[in-house]
Formats: sequence, structure tokens, C-alpha cells
Amino acid sequence: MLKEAAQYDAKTVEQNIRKFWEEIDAYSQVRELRKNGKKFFFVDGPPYTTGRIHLGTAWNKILKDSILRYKSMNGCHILDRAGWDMHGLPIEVKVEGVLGFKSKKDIEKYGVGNFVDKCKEFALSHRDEMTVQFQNLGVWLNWRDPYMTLRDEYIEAAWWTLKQAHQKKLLERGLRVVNWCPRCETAIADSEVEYADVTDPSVYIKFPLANEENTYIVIWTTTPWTIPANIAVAVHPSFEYVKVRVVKDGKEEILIMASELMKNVLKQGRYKEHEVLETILGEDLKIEYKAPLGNKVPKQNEFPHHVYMADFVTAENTGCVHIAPGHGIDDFELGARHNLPIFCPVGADGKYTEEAGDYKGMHVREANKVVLDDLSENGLLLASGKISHRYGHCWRCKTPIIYLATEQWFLRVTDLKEKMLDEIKKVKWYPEWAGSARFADWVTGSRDWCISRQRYWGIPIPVWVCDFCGEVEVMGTMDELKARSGVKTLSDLHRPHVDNIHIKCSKCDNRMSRVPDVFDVWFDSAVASWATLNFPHDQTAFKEWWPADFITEGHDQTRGWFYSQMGASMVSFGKAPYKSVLMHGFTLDTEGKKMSKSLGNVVSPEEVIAKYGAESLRFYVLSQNAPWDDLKFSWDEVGNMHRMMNILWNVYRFPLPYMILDKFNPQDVEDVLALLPLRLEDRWILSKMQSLIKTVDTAMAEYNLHKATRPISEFVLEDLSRWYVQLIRPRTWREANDPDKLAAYYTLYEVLVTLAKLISPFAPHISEEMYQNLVRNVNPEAPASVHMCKWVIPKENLINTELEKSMDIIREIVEASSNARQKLKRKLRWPVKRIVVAPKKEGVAEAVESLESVLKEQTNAKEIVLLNVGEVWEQLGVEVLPNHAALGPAFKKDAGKVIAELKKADGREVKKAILETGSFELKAGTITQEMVSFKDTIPPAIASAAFSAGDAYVDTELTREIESEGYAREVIRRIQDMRKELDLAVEEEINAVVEITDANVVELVLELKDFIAGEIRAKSLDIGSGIEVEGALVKEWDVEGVKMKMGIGRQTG
RNA sequence: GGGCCCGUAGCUUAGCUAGGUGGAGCGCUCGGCUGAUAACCGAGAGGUCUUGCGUUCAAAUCGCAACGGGCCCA
Repeated sequence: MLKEAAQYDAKTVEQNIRKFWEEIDAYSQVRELRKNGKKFFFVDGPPYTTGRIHLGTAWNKILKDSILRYKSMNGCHILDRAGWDMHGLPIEVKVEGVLGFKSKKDIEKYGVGNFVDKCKEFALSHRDEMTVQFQNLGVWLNWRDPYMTLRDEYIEAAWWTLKQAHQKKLLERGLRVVNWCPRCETAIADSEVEYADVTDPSVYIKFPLANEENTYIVIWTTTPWTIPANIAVAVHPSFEYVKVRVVKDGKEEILIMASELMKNVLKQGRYKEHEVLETILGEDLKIEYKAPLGNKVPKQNEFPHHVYMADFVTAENTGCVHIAPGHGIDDFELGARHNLPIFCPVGADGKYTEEAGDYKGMHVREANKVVLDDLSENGLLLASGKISHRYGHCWRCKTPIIYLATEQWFLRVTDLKEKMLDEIKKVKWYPEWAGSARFADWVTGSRDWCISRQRYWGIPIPVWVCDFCGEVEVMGTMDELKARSGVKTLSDLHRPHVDNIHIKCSKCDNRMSRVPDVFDVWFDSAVASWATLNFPHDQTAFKEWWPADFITEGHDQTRGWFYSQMGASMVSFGKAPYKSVLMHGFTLDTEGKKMSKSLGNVVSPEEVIAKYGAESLRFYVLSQNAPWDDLKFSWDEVGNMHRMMNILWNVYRFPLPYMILDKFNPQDVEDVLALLPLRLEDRWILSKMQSLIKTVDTAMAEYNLHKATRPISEFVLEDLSRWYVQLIRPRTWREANDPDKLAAYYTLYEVLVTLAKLISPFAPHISEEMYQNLVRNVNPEAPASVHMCKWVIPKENLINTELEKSMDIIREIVEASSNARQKLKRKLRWPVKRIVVAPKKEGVAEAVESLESVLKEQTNAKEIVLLNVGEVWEQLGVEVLPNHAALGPAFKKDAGKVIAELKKADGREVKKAILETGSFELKAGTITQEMVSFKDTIPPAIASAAFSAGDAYVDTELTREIESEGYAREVIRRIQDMRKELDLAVEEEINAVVEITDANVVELVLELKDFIAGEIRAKSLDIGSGIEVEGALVKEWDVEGVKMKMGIGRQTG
């Protein structure tokens, strides 16, 4: 049997539903149910286990959940292990913080094993916390068996992948300039560099030419600390350069720089006079110069220093670029092209090495000032200032990065770039530009992938190198390592367990040792699509499922997970690891600014849930934006969604007491609906319902979640609550069990059940609650959960677009008439004599004729008058406006008489005559068309309002009948109000007394005494003038200026 | 400096692909309803469609530029 429902309390509903899901293990039942369906392989982008989820992660998981629920109801067999990204520097940094560590030395002292254990503990406990937070959003993923990057089998997937790379000669060890964090003492990937504004030195330095006295080439830099490593200068081959003689403080010297930048440089150096000696094209600059700090860095004097051509030189500052191949990416590449020495006198800790001569032991961050002083002493500092610019930082510890040439391991993904770009085109991107523009752009500009990190908490790089001959071997699995090393038991594949395992070199029989590095954590998640299938151990699952059908992540993952997965997959399998990608946006605050702790504008999902519940948050993030646009969070809008949910709930709740009272037991709804005498409004809402399903399906086909959810809100608010429910109210109150009422019950029931299924992917809790009551309480044989139901299919036979259009017109007329009523301040409670509809277009007549009863009821009109298209209502008067400019010359001195006569004439007749014959005869003369114009006039009791297809007139002329009914309703409404105040039950009977001073009104009200008594459930009702008023509650009222005193009391006995 | 996305009423937004009087919701003002009721409904006011230039008979919509925001990169 159906049960009544309490007022909407999102939190209670959601908690109960989640408990219910747990009890019946709904998630597993659903997946089990669909196991023979079409396979749909979803890979969860693994959130990093640092702590609490934020609004962006919530949105991310809500999108995933809604899409997967939709797919599942459509019959898909879904594979959806939740993922967790658990390795890497972020956790190391947090653990270091907890332990109070400052550098790697502290970790070594503490013991790598102990440190790694702490990291593991941290990751696992945070995973548990975050799981609960996701579940509180109603997100269904496989939480019980998630994939975790710290598991041995996951690590093996990464190892296997690296072995593929090695076999395909895509793994390379080499000296490269990498982004280096001097605090973490490790290389970091391009994707781990975060850019922020900083103030740095902005200095102009003169490099003295080797063979020309007192002549200098001028360079500009923001990193003076790299000057000790300077090897060359780059100029643009097609720029024009000048040799210019300058004078400052009486001293003369010759400078070389780009001619278009000369003015700037001379200003910087505060030179008063100058004379251009020569202009030279960049490519003709053949210059050798002396090391500017040769006196401090002896090693520098061993290197030749020349000027080279480079296209990356821009026309900024001096047009001459300082090149230190050990400290810059462009520099390194230029150096490689010209076989320059890769001089890098800086160590892993950011301190200068032995090679830096006098600077040895100094940290580069402190070196800028010293270097500038030394240059100044050498007379080479032309100008020194400050600049604010964007500079890269370690995205975890925020330390400014430096560029260092170091030995690292690389994946040569640049070799695969062309193929990768082809694969991008095969993937279906939502929106299209996410792939064709954004991702393609990133891939085009990408470099080889540095996968090694000099850290502890990560997947150990499974590369063994021969201590003697340098031979390289990669272990693909744990078993392989055991077999090659002879180690019998290996409890864990992390450091330090694998650090001291050695194998024998297959070439020279000497000892091979593992390189100490761990993987870049982006490599971890890169292998997720096959690691989640337990590949390489489980080949069958891989064959059945891979590649992924769908992934969705934020647009920051273009450079991140979209890319890392693509790269790893190209290396392993030569194709894209996913078939379709939905790129979603970021959550920003109301100002459109990024949410960040430092700005203090962070809103957490928990706050939102605490206030409005998960369902409102879900519907909000789904419907507010297109998925790919950034979402500006707004509390008001979440509140709006909550309001919509509340209305949905009330629509669901309101008929329940009546249905229960009538012992309504819906069975074979479809068949019964076909037999019942449905009213047009019933057919209308059923038609609307089917159309809505189509809209949702169309939107979901393109992952346009916003276009799926917005029309649902609209349907609930506009069609169902504001219209259909209002229309059927009187039918539900009827006490007899007549077919007309049943038709309303069945229709509403059918709509509510369909709606519950339709919204279940997006609002899984409230839909489940509705379903459990409406369906399961009536039919225990039905599927145990709404999420086990099949997706709704639009019933074509119920669609009637003509009817939908007609109803739209009727609603417009109702709105227009209520507008017109307002002009005359006539309440809806008072009936109006008639409503006249004057159509301007076809279709209105049909609508009004077929839906007259609806129109009459909703406008509270005694009569509906329908005119023909273009017909003017006869009650409208026509005012004749004389055109003095035309009348004056025509009638001269009689004009006044003509005008007076015109004003007395019947405007309608004048207009008719002019329109038909072009003239109208007055006693004083003949009026022609140009002499007058016309204006419609409306009688005082009538008001008009336009709607899109015509005009509506409301005639509020009072009749005795109308006044009687109006006053009666005023009385009823006030007594109902008093019943409420006394907290009476709906069916409870009362005794009532109404004293009305105005005898005329008493008479009017008495005409409907029985009607009033019935409406207010009065056992006895006294109405009169000057009678005594008593009862449990007595109140005085002012009804439209008429004084009334009413008293009611419980009928006892 | 480059790529991509975004910029419409006080707030959140629809419309932009396929140019032709800019629609909503919230908030505000006024009103209605009172058997969903610590709910619900209607009306009104409120817009140089970020700015400028261009294409066109016609631009929120197409193009260019600037400004502001976001993500990514150098």
C-alpha cells in the first residue's frame, strides 16, 4: 500500500536511501543485473589522496555518476572501479611536514623504509575519508574494490609498461635540462610546474669581446646566478644589430645590441652621448668574447665563448641572449646543436659545486647579489633593476624551480607525436575543441617525458644497470625480478625493498643494480586503463574491455591525465586508451575567481550538503552550466535547486492522502489508462512527459547534462506543479469514486513513476524514495530499486504535439486574463462575467474550443466568448480623433461645428463607413479618411491584455450571482483560515456564526448558505445582521470594506 | 608572449552552430491564493548584450582588435 509522505527533508531522505542501498547492496545488484549487457568500460580519473574533496572533485564524480547511472539503465554492463592516486611528492611533503623534516638528509636519517611506511599510512587513511565524502554525494562507483596505485599489481602494470618502452627503444637515459626543485632535490615534470608572479633582478650585462678592446656585447637576464655557467650568446639571424660608441662619466666604450632596442639599452645605462658606428645583420655577427666571470670561475677560461644564431631570440631587452646550456632548455638545445659544453656547476641541493670556483657551496638563491657585485667590480654591469614576471614553482612545495642539466630517464614520446595526433582525431571529444584545439595544441608542443624522480614514495623504476658495462635491463613483473635475482620472497615492491636486489648482467656477468629513482607520479595514473583490468596478469579482461569507452575530467587534465594516458598507451599499444572524453570545467567562486585557501573563498561540498542536501548540489552542478564551462558557484542557485526539489516532493506528496483514502491501487497502469475517460489535460501532461524523455535522451547522447536537467526542472515547475496539479485538484477532492477522478489518479501516477525513473541518474535519492513508495509499496514484484529499472522509452502513441500547442495558448490566455484582472483589481476569488478572446492567429479557436472547461475554470469566468480572427469585439467603443490640420482647410469657419458633431457621432459607425466607403456624412458636411483617425476604447468594467496570438478581454461587470459567489468565497476562505488556526483536521466538523452588518451583503451570502456550509464542513451555520457571535475562535474581518465578524467552534457530540 | 574557453538585467544564466523586435530564475516592488501551506502563484520595474572597429539592408549572434576572467603553455 502507498504511504503518506512527510515534508521534504533532504538530509533524512538521503540518509535513509543510502542506508537502504547498503542493506540490499543495490550497487552490486544493478551491476549483476546488467552483466550480459553491452560493455561500457569507464576509467575513473584517480583523485589524489591528500585529504578532503572539494567542490570540483564533487562535480567531477557527480558527472561520472549521472552518466554511468544513465548508461546502466540503458542496459550497459559497466566496469567502474574507483581509482586512487596515492604516490608522489605531495604526500612526501605532507609527511615531511608532520615529521618536521627539512631535506632529504632527514629522510635518509629516519630510514627510507620508515618514511615509506608513513606515506602509505597517510595515503590509505585519507582514501577512507574521501570515500565516505564521495558516497555522501550518492556517487556509485566500485568503492569496494578500487584500483590503488600503491598496490603491487598496479606497480607491475607500470613496470610492464616501462619494459614495453625499453623493448621499443623508447626508453632513454640522458643528460637533459629539467625543471628541478632544489628543496625536494628532484626533477619535476613540466606538468608539475606551477607559474606565479615573482620579483626578480632585471640586469643588463656587458660581455667583453676577445679581440676588440673596450667593446662589449650586451645581454639581459633575470637569473644572474646562471652567469657563472655562461657559454655563449645567441642573436637572431635576421635582426639588425648596431655597434655604437657611447660615453658615460667621460669614459668611452663600444656596445653591440639589436638596433631597434638601442634606445632602451642606452637609457638603461644612462649614456648621455652615442654614435652608431656600424650596423650588422645578426647572421653576420662573428664574435668571440671573454668569460665575464673568468676571474671567479677558473673553469670558465677553458671554454671558448662565441655568438650563435637562434630563432628563439626575440626583439626584447637587448636582442642578445645569454646562453647557459646547463641551465636552460633552449640553451641546452642550442648547445647540443653546436656541440657546446653542457656546463652545470650547480648540485642537486641548489648549491654551486667545485666547478663554480669561488662560488662553491653558495646557494643559487643567494648568489644573484654576489654575482652582480662581482660583475660590477669587473666593470661589466650596465644596469640593474627589478622585474615582476611569471616564474615556475614546484607545484607541491612552492619553491622556485631552477633548470639543471642532469641524468634522467626519458620516454621518447616525441617520436610518437605524429601518431598521437592521429589518434586524437579518432577519439570523440566533448566538446569537440577539447581535442582538436586544446589537446592537439598541447601534444604538438610536448617534449620527451622525464619519468624519473630522485625520491622515495613512488613506484620504483624497474631498471637495472650493470655496474661494470652499463648494460640496461627492465623488469616487467615481480616474478621476473624474482627469477632473475634469485630472491624468493618479496613482500612489497616499494623502496627500500627493491633497492638492494641485484641481478647478473646478461652481457658481462657482473652485478647489475637498480637505478635509485622512482617514477614521476603521472606515470602511475598513466597506466590506469590497463592496471584497473589487472593487466598484464589478466589478459582476458584486457581483451574484453580495453580501451576505455569513456573518461571525464577537468580541463587541467589536458596536460595531465589525458596526456599521460595517451603517451603511455602509445608506447604500450600504439593507440589511444580511451574512445571518448568529456572535458569539464573548474569550480570558481561567485566572482569567477579560483577557489583557493589563500583567498578564503573555498566552499566545501559538505557545507552545501549540510544546508541543502546532496540532491540539490547534484542538480545544481549538472544544470547550472554546460559541463565544459567553468562553474561560478552561487549559494542562491543551489537554494533554487532545493526549491525545485521541494516542489517535486510536494507534487509527489500531495495526492498520496487522497489516493490512500480511496484505496487507490494502481495496476496495469497502461491498460487502465487506455480504458479511462482521460481529459484533455491528462492527455496533455502525458504527452509532455514523453516529449521530455526525448529531450533528455537527445541531450545525454552528447553528454549535455545541462540540457538534460534543465528541461526536467522546467517540466516539474511549469507543467506539473504550476499547471497540471492545479487543474486536477478539484477532481482529487471529489468523494465519489468516479472514473474522472481515477483518470487523474492514474495519469498523475504514471507521470510520477516515469519522472522518478527519468530523474534517477541525476537525483538518485529522491527518485528512489518516490519509486519505493509509488511502485514497490504497491507491487513487491517490481525491481528492488529504481536504479534497476529499465530506462524509460517515450510512448509515441501518447504524444500529441497539437494538444501541447493548444495548451500553451490556453496558458497564455489565463495569464493574460489574470493580468487584466489585476488592472481592475478584481481577485481571482470573484468570478467574472465573461472572458472574450480575440485571436490574431489560427489555432487559437481550436485551443479555446477544445479546452474551454480548463480556460473557464482557471480564469474563474462564467462565460468564454470566442471571436473570429481579426474580429473586433462589439463592446469596444471607437473614439473618433479629428485631424484639425485636414478639417480646418476643408471646412474653414464651419470646422468647429463639424468637430462638435463628430464627437457626438457613434464612433463605430463612423469607422465602419470610412472603412467601407471612404467617407461619412454629417449634417455639417462629408468627412473623408484623412480627416480622422480612430482609437479603440474600453468600457470601464473591462480590461484587456495581449497574449502572443491575440487579445483577451475580461468583463468584470458585477451581477447579483457574481456578487453572491464572491462574498460567499470571501467568507469560506476566512473560515478555512480560522480552521487552520484552530488546527482542525480536514474532515472535522464545526459550528459557525457569521455576523455581517451590511444587510444587503447578508442577503447575497445567504443565497449560497448551503454551499458555504459544505465547503467549511459546518454542522450548523448562522448568518445574519446583528446576531451574537461566539465560538472557540472569534475574529473580525474587513472584506472589501464590509465588516464581518465570524466565530467557529468544534462540533462536539 | 602563445593556444583554447568565457564575458548578456543587482546575481546566476538562455539565445550565438544556420544574423531579422533579447527569454528565464533569484533578488526587488506590488498583488493573488489558502484542502502542497514555515508552502504556492501572478504582475511590474530592471538590459549602451564588456568596449571599439569592420562585414551586412540588418549584428548579442559573423570578423578583427582591446579590456576583464579561467585553464594550459613559453
